[in-house]
Amino acid sequence: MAINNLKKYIGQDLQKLALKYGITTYKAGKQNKGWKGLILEILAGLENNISKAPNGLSYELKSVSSHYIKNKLVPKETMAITMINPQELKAHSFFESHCWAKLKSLIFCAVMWHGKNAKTSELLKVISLDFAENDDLIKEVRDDYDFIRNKLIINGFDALTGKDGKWIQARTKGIGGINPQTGKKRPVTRAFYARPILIKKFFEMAN
DNA sequence: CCATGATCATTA
DNA sequence: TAATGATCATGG
Repeated sequence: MAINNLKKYIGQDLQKLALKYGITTYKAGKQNKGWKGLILEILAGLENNISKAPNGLSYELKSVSSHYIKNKLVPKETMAITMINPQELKAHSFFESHCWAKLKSLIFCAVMWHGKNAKTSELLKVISLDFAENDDLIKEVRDDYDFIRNKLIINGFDALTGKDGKWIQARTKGIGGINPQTGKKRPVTRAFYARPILIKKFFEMAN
Protein backbone atom coordinates (compact mmCIF):
# COMPACT_ATOMS: atom_id res chain seq x y z
CA MET A 1 0.00 0.00 0.00
CA ALA A 2 1.39 3.34 -1.07
CA ILE A 3 0.33 5.04 2.16
CA ASN A 4 2.50 2.80 4.28
CA ASN A 5 5.42 3.22 1.92
CA LEU A 6 5.17 6.97 2.38
CA LYS A 7 4.68 6.90 6.11
CA LYS A 8 8.09 5.37 6.55
CA TYR A 9 9.55 8.63 5.30
CA ILE A 10 7.71 11.03 7.59
CA GLY A 11 10.16 13.42 9.18
CA GLN A 12 12.85 12.82 6.62
CA ASP A 13 14.50 15.47 4.49
CA LEU A 14 13.06 15.06 1.03
CA GLN A 15 15.96 16.80 -0.61
CA LYS A 16 18.40 14.07 0.37
CA LEU A 17 16.05 11.52 -1.07
CA ALA A 18 15.68 13.53 -4.27
CA LEU A 19 19.45 13.55 -4.59
CA LYS A 20 19.55 9.81 -4.11
CA TYR A 21 17.00 9.24 -6.85
CA GLY A 22 18.50 11.76 -9.26
CA ILE A 23 15.74 14.34 -9.22
CA THR A 24 16.68 17.92 -10.00
CA THR A 25 15.66 20.35 -7.29
CA TYR A 26 17.54 23.40 -8.52
CA LYS A 27 19.11 24.38 -11.77
CA ALA A 28 20.68 27.70 -12.69
CA GLY A 29 19.28 29.33 -9.60
CA LYS A 30 15.73 28.28 -10.34
CA GLN A 31 13.66 25.69 -8.61
CA ASN A 32 12.06 22.70 -10.18
CA LYS A 33 8.72 23.31 -8.54
CA GLY A 34 7.59 19.79 -9.08
CA TRP A 35 10.44 17.94 -7.43
CA LYS A 36 8.60 17.26 -4.20
CA GLY A 37 5.77 15.68 -6.09
CA LEU A 38 8.12 13.55 -8.14
CA ILE A 39 10.08 12.21 -5.20
CA LEU A 40 6.88 11.40 -3.33
CA GLU A 41 5.67 9.38 -6.28
CA ILE A 42 8.85 7.36 -6.23
CA LEU A 43 8.70 6.83 -2.47
CA ALA A 44 5.14 5.63 -2.79
CA GLY A 45 6.26 3.01 -5.25
CA LEU A 46 4.62 4.59 -8.27
CA GLU A 47 7.52 4.14 -10.69
CA ASN A 48 7.47 7.84 -11.48
CA ASN A 49 5.16 7.53 -14.43
CA ILE A 50 4.94 11.13 -15.48
CA SER A 51 2.40 10.29 -18.11
CA LYS A 52 -1.23 11.27 -18.08
CA ALA A 53 -3.85 11.11 -15.44
CA PRO A 54 -5.04 7.93 -13.86
CA ASN A 55 -1.50 7.38 -12.57
CA GLY A 56 -2.20 3.84 -13.70
CA LEU A 57 -3.55 3.20 -10.24
CA SER A 58 -6.73 3.94 -8.37
CA TYR A 59 -5.58 7.01 -6.50
CA GLU A 60 -3.91 10.35 -7.03
CA LEU A 61 -0.85 11.49 -5.11
CA LYS A 62 -0.66 15.15 -4.15
CA SER A 63 1.45 17.26 -1.87
CA VAL A 64 1.04 20.71 -0.43
CA SER A 65 3.31 23.14 1.40
CA SER A 66 2.19 23.66 4.95
CA HIS A 67 3.36 24.99 8.25
CA TYR A 68 2.25 24.76 11.85
CA ILE A 69 0.33 27.52 13.58
CA LYS A 70 -0.35 26.74 17.22
CA ASN A 71 0.15 23.04 16.66
CA LYS A 72 -2.29 22.95 13.79
CA LEU A 73 -1.29 22.12 10.29
CA VAL A 74 -2.20 24.96 7.97
CA PRO A 75 -1.91 24.82 4.18
CA LYS A 76 0.07 27.67 2.71
CA GLU A 77 -0.87 27.37 -0.90
CA THR A 78 -3.39 26.13 -3.38
CA MET A 79 -3.01 22.75 -4.97
CA ALA A 80 -3.14 21.97 -8.66
CA ILE A 81 -5.68 19.27 -9.49
CA THR A 82 -5.62 18.81 -13.23
CA MET A 83 -5.39 20.65 -16.53
CA ILE A 84 -8.50 22.09 -18.13
CA ASN A 85 -9.18 20.94 -21.63
CA PRO A 86 -11.90 23.25 -23.02
CA GLN A 87 -13.38 20.57 -25.26
CA GLU A 88 -13.59 18.04 -22.46
CA LEU A 89 -14.93 20.55 -19.98
CA LYS A 90 -17.78 21.36 -22.35
CA ALA A 91 -18.55 17.72 -23.00
CA HIS A 92 -18.35 16.23 -19.53
CA SER A 93 -20.35 16.75 -16.38
CA PHE A 94 -18.52 16.82 -13.07
CA PHE A 95 -18.81 13.14 -12.30
CA GLU A 96 -17.58 12.29 -15.78
CA SER A 97 -14.65 14.61 -15.48
CA HIS A 98 -11.03 14.02 -14.99
CA CYS A 99 -11.18 16.44 -12.12
CA TRP A 100 -13.53 14.21 -10.17
CA ALA A 101 -11.59 11.08 -11.06
CA LYS A 102 -8.57 12.59 -9.40
CA LEU A 103 -10.32 14.01 -6.39
CA LYS A 104 -12.39 11.05 -5.35
CA SER A 105 -9.51 8.95 -4.20
CA LEU A 106 -6.35 10.70 -3.27
CA ILE A 107 -3.32 10.47 -1.08
CA PHE A 108 -2.37 13.76 0.39
CA CYS A 109 1.10 14.64 1.64
CA ALA A 110 1.85 17.66 3.80
CA VAL A 111 5.40 18.90 3.44
CA MET A 112 7.13 21.56 5.52
CA TRP A 113 7.49 24.96 3.96
CA HIS A 114 10.72 26.69 4.96
CA GLY A 115 10.18 29.93 3.11
CA LYS A 116 10.64 30.84 -0.53
CA ASN A 117 13.29 29.00 -2.44
CA ALA A 118 14.01 26.75 0.49
CA LYS A 119 16.14 23.82 -0.49
CA THR A 120 14.97 21.40 2.15
CA SER A 121 11.58 20.00 2.97
CA GLU A 122 10.52 17.33 5.41
CA LEU A 123 7.56 15.07 4.96
CA LEU A 124 5.11 15.94 7.72
CA LYS A 125 2.00 13.91 7.28
CA VAL A 126 0.39 11.46 4.92
CA ILE A 127 -3.35 11.05 4.73
CA SER A 128 -5.72 9.29 2.38
CA LEU A 129 -9.14 10.48 1.37
CA ASP A 130 -12.06 8.90 -0.40
CA PHE A 131 -15.15 10.78 -1.48
CA ALA A 132 -18.64 9.71 -2.44
CA GLU A 133 -20.83 11.37 -5.03
CA ASN A 134 -23.38 12.28 -2.39
CA ASP A 135 -20.98 13.98 0.04
CA ASP A 136 -22.11 17.48 0.85
CA LEU A 137 -18.67 18.87 0.19
CA ILE A 138 -18.52 17.18 -3.18
CA LYS A 139 -21.86 18.67 -4.14
CA GLU A 140 -20.47 22.12 -3.51
CA VAL A 141 -17.36 21.38 -5.47
CA ARG A 142 -19.58 20.17 -8.29
CA ASP A 143 -21.41 23.48 -8.19
CA ASP A 144 -18.13 25.30 -8.71
CA TYR A 145 -17.29 23.01 -11.59
CA ASP A 146 -20.66 23.63 -13.20
CA PHE A 147 -20.28 27.37 -12.80
CA ILE A 148 -16.91 27.33 -14.51
CA ARG A 149 -18.21 24.98 -17.17
CA ASN A 150 -21.18 27.19 -17.97
CA LYS A 151 -18.96 30.22 -18.18
CA LEU A 152 -16.76 28.43 -20.65
CA ILE A 153 -19.73 27.41 -22.79
CA ILE A 154 -21.33 30.87 -22.75
CA ASN A 155 -18.39 33.24 -22.68
CA GLY A 156 -15.50 31.16 -23.92
CA PHE A 157 -12.19 29.98 -22.53
CA ASP A 158 -10.74 33.49 -22.35
CA ALA A 159 -13.48 34.57 -19.95
CA LEU A 160 -12.35 32.19 -17.25
CA THR A 161 -10.47 33.60 -14.29
CA GLY A 162 -9.03 32.37 -11.03
CA LYS A 163 -11.70 34.31 -9.20
CA ASP A 164 -14.42 31.82 -9.96
CA GLY A 165 -15.36 29.07 -7.58
CA LYS A 166 -15.66 28.70 -3.84
CA TRP A 167 -13.66 25.50 -3.35
CA ILE A 168 -11.92 25.11 -6.67
CA GLN A 169 -10.77 27.63 -9.26
CA ALA A 170 -9.63 27.74 -12.88
CA ARG A 171 -6.23 29.35 -12.67
CA THR A 172 -3.60 29.83 -15.31
CA LYS A 173 -1.01 27.11 -15.46
CA GLY A 174 1.47 26.76 -18.24
CA ILE A 175 5.08 26.89 -19.14
CA GLY A 176 4.86 30.64 -19.43
CA GLY A 177 7.43 33.04 -20.74
CA ILE A 178 8.50 33.53 -24.33
CA ASN A 179 9.14 30.77 -26.77
CA PRO A 180 12.75 31.31 -27.88
CA GLN A 181 12.01 29.63 -31.20
CA THR A 182 9.26 31.95 -32.28
CA GLY A 183 9.79 34.93 -30.01
CA LYS A 184 6.11 34.82 -29.19
CA LYS A 185 4.38 34.41 -25.87
CA ARG A 186 3.42 30.86 -25.09
CA PRO A 187 -0.28 30.04 -25.04
CA VAL A 188 -2.11 30.47 -21.76
CA THR A 189 -3.60 27.33 -20.34
CA ARG A 190 -5.60 26.73 -17.20
CA ALA A 191 -5.99 24.10 -14.55
CA PHE A 192 -8.33 23.31 -11.70
CA TYR A 193 -6.86 24.28 -8.34
CA ALA A 194 -8.04 23.45 -4.85
CA ARG A 195 -8.26 26.57 -2.71
CA PRO A 196 -6.63 26.53 0.76
CA ILE A 197 -9.99 26.27 2.50
CA LEU A 198 -10.65 23.04 0.64
CA ILE A 199 -7.27 21.70 1.71
CA LYS A 200 -8.09 22.61 5.28
CA LYS A 201 -11.23 20.52 4.95
CA PHE A 202 -9.09 17.62 3.84
CA PHE A 203 -6.97 17.91 6.96
CA GLU A 204 -10.04 18.06 9.15
CA MET A 205 -11.55 15.01 7.52
CA ALA A 206 -8.40 13.05 8.20
CA ASN A 207 -8.54 13.74 11.91
C1' DC B 1 4.43 21.22 -28.07
C1' DC B 2 1.71 19.87 -24.09
C1' DA B 3 0.59 17.82 -19.66
C1' DT B 4 2.49 16.65 -15.04
C1' DG B 5 4.60 17.82 -10.87
C1' DA B 6 3.58 22.69 -7.82
C1' DT B 7 5.65 27.33 -6.13
C1' DC B 8 6.95 32.12 -7.09
C1' DA B 9 5.88 36.97 -7.75
C1' DT B 10 2.93 40.71 -8.45
C1' DT B 11 -1.71 42.79 -7.57
C1' DA B 12 -5.32 44.37 -5.32
C1' DT C 1 -1.33 39.37 3.18
C1' DA C 2 -4.48 36.81 0.55
C1' DA C 3 -5.55 35.89 -3.98
C1' DT C 4 -4.63 35.80 -8.91
C1' DG C 5 -1.68 35.25 -12.65
C1' DA C 6 2.96 33.79 -14.23
C1' DT C 7 6.52 30.63 -14.30
C1' DC C 8 10.14 26.35 -13.94
C1' DA C 9 12.03 21.38 -14.97
C1' DT C 10 10.95 17.13 -16.99
C1' DG C 11 9.55 13.55 -20.34
C1' DG C 12 6.69 11.64 -24.13
